[in-house]
Amino acid sequence: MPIDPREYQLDFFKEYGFVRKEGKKCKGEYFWTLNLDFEEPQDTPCVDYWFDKIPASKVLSVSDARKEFISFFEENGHTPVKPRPVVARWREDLYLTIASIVVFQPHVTSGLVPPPANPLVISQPSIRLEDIDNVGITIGRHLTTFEMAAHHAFNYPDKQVYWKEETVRLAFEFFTKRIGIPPEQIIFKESWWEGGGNAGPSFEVTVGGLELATLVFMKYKVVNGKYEEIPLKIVDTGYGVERIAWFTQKTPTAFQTIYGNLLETYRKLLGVEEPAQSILWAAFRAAGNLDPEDPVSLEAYYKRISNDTGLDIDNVKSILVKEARLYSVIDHAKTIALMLGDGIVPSNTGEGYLARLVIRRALRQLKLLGVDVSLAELVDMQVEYWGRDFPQLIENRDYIIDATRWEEKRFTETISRGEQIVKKILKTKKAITVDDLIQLYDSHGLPPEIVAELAKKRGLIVNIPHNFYSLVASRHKAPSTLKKTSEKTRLPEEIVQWASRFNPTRKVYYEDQYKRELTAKVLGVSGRFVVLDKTIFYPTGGGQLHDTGVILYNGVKYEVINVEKIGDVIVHELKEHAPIPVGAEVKCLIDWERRYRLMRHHTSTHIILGAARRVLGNHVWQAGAEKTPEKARLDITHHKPITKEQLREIEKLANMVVDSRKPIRFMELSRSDAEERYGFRIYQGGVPMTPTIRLVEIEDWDVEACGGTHLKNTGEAGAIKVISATKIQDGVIRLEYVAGTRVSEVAAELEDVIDDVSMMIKAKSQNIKARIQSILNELEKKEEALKRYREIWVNNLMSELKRKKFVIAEALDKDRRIMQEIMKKLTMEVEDGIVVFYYEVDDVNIQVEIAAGQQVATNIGKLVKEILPKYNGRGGGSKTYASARIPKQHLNNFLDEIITSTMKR
RNA sequence: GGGCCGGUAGCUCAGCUGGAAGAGCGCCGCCCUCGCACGGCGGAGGCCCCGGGUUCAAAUCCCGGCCGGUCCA
Repeated sequence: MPIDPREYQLDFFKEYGFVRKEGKKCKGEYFWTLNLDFEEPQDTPCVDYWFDKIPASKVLSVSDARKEFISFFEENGHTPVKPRPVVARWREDLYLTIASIVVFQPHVTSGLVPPPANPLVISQPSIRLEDIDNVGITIGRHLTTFEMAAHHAFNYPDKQVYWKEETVRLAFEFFTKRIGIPPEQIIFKESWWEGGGNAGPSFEVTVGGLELATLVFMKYKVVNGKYEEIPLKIVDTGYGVERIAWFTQKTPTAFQTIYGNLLETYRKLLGVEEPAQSILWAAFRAAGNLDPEDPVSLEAYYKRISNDTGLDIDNVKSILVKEARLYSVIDHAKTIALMLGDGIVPSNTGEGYLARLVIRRALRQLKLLGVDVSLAELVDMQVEYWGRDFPQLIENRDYIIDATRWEEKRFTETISRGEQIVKKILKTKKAITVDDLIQLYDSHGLPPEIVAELAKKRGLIVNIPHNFYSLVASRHKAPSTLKKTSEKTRLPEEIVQWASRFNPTRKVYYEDQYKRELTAKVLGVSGRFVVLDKTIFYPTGGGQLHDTGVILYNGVKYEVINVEKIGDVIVHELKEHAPIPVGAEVKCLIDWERRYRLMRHHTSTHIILGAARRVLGNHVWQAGAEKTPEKARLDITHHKPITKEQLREIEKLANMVVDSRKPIRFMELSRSDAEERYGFRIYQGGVPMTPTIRLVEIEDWDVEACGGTHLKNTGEAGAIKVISATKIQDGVIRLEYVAGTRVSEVAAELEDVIDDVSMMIKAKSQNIKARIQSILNELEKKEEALKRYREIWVNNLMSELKRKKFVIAEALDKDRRIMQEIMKKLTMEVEDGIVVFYYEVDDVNIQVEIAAGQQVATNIGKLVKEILPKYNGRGGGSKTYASARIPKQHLNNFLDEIITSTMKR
């Protein structure tokens, strides 16, 4: 889009005397400044970092910087809003919270839901993993986790809050008055922002080479590459809290600012010696120009530091590589703490995989530093360090440590498995190729640097191509667009079209969840599909199956076999075409037994989830659920296998909740109220895109946004029995359970199995264990006996073989394996003997197995191959062993020929 | 969800261009020793993940499934 320069001309700039300039080196970059001497927009790589020379009025920690920001905007009419988790559970198209605006997408930004306050201020911990490989080497330009502080204003057509003028003024005042940056050092660089389908002009606020904030004015929607103005215009700002702190502290790297003493603790533990300040400052100066993915740029970076410090380049490299490893470990450790603290379970899919990725990168760095330090311990220090800022870390400390330790264990196993494979490769080959490296990483999770280490121990140098990870990527297909599971209707397209024309159906199944009969008016009929003005039939949704029943018209029963929801319209699918006129009154009856079982199973699911969370931890989330009349299942996130004891404990707690007869309440709350009161925990089954949310609360136990039908009281569940727990995927465990009368049925089924077994083994059910043991003992005895008989048979064959040098016998056993073993035994002893076993395979053919001792001169396989055509058979073999299949009538002649031609010698 | 790798003795694995199931560790017995460790000799232990197919013949090749690992989004 050609940007209209007028977008950036503000009264504010005129008022203060800002002038617009174009970069001299950085052509096409326009910026606003009070300083006529500036030739560039004061942004890397247009200029080096030099913000260490620019004063600030105070020295701030990360925590202080956040507080300054929030209090400044609060004083300027903004309402502080609590940050959200770093895992974006309310988004279907994102795993992690990558910016503050993510918090309000898509429900607020689409205009569906009002913001929690307007204008508002927030400091949102965010995680971005795109540049994970650059963390450390750029001394703080790249971080996997950072806090994005922001003030947002949402401008509706009928309610304008503020737009560009006020935004830029607020930013300017914050930086000058609150942080004390001299006004003439502040640059507003013109820019354009696009993301998540939206776009708009923006200003980057840069000072001394450092970008401190971006002020975005979201006013377009991108549709098929075209920009359409949107009615809701949003001020979307982003201030780097860590960068503001870094700016005020003037440390050579951001890591000293962010982590303070913790960095020194890590340094000692990881055995990374502190480099001379001069090296770090030289790096500071050069870092803005560095593109770590470009080997030329990287080389130039080290060269420049080498020139500036007078140290030789190899020395510089080895110091800074170690230093970068230290920084990336400390950065990753914080990210791990935050991810796990917000309940991500490491796994091989989704956000779980991202957590594992960060953990593995950290472990890899530790391994390359050659230190034996527990990552869990390092992560625990982050919990301690950041616990005041992020209380969820303290609250979930046990899980954070345990999950990290578990991943550590798995990585160690992966490495030692990999070690075996490397050994194996080196046994047959003298070198490890790039293909090997890719294979080792892609299939076995073995990072190339670690392979190089292992090879080095065996005196082998392995070259890792600098584009290694893009080579790996090229082995994978283009990424498909991320989409978390969404509910789909299974009705034909024309019915969906038809149904969406009706007014919303009144949902009587919510008004009275126990109502079994209803008289309703027919609004429309299309083939077997019926829409009513109101209904008691629950449509499939929220993991709960639809109701069945009948619709009565004129004394005729029409069976309802399926119920679906199209928007707010409920469609009833009948078994057969029904000649019901529009406007007719019909009577609805639901299959109550089915419905009641579904309700019991649904409520039990909420009870079980609450129990699992109490037994296992807060990281337990619903990863899927299904309720049928027969049973319910709930997939929960958990990092390791559930023990039998834990399972029993979950069941016990669940039944305690049943016995304590807890009331179940329903509430229709606004989204903001619901989130404020109960947190994001309510979104277990997904996030409804509605301004208000229906909550189901089991008193003091569980609250969830849920559209299902539930019991009035947990006591009605009767009893809950967990019937299985299986790992369905890394990090996800499937629990299956039954409630109420189904418990008795399941018990009866188990009883039937036991009864059947008792019958079969002729024992009373209480004796089956002892009886099975005795059967097993008996079987063992029989096997021994059989073995002895077989020995006798073999001995007879042996003496015959010794006498005649050949033996022909019908195989006692059709088990090829056993026959071959016997033949082997015989011919090992009588080395010049021939053994032939045969057995029938069908009405026509006979299978012949022939074994010859070592001393038999004839190549048995060849012989068989040669003479077989004569007998119309097929077969072959090796020098001492052959098999063949021939028609029965030829058996004798065939055997005669074998014996005579081998005995000739 | 997709790609790749794997599943063989109690454990770690070899065998995988189809022709008579192996090694090391562990286990049992014997010898050596006052005893233990070491060493020596002997032995037990296998639904080669499951199901189909091809073949005279499958651990091995083909198809399908289950389980585990791993990378990617």
